[in-house]
Amino acid sequence: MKDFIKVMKALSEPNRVKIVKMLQQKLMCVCEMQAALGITQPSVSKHLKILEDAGLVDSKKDGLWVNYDLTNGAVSPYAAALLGNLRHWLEQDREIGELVEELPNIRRENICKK
Amino acid sequence: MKDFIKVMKALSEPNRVKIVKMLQQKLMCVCEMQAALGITQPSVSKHLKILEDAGLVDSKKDGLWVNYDLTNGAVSPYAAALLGNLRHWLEQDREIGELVEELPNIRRENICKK
DNA sequence: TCACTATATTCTGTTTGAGTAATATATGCC
DNA sequence: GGCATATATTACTCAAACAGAATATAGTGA
Repeated sequence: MKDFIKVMKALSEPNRVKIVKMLQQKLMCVCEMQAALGITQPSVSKHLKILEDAGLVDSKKDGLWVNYDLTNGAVSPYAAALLGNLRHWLEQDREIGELVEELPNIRRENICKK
Repeated sequence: MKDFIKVMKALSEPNRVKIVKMLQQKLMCVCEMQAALGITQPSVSKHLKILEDAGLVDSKKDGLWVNYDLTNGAVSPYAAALLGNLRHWLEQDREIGELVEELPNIRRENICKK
């Protein structure tokens, strides 16, 4: 029950859902997400922690960066199922559409390391 | 997006998940759920409203009683999918198991109309 | 119509959650 | 080592969510 609730709660927040939808397109670091979502860096980090804790997202350090990706769902069957559904869900959503369209223009080289 | 969030939020609360799992067993009125969950009647009513608003639950008046049931999922594809998953999810959950076991003993004739 | 009962709604206090700013941690480079 | 940068954590504020008590509504039966 607790694990189930964790996954549901994690996906009950628009910015977190957007993160999942973005990660379907490509690996991303925190600052890229921050730029895409237009919220502060600590806020992104907290959302990512919640998603990671629910078994929806994985992180791997790459030097100074931390790359986030969707999990394969091995940890939580609930996460696995929802990630599967979210592959096609919200594809028609206007807000998500605009976000994904902008993704190719958001590259860490242009954002960080100023 | 909004509809999706509504379904996720609705299923992010343990008592509401329990309501769904109970309704998989049988139609129930508010006072039966109140007895099963051990919370106040207004609380049950509010949870039911949230579930109904998300397209997870239907209600039909029967005189003084209001019978609640799971929807067929026609309203929301998200609700439909989650209700489908919840048919088998949490079947092994201890808390849910105990709740469901007690269901046959909870009949409105024994609870209401004192 | 009047009492009675099941459910819904309102009100209030408390908790949880999201946001930002400030600070801490960790990695890479000189 | 010392500095710069990407990310994490903490502290705090504000809004949303949940619980229960009290009240309102609607249906039933005398």
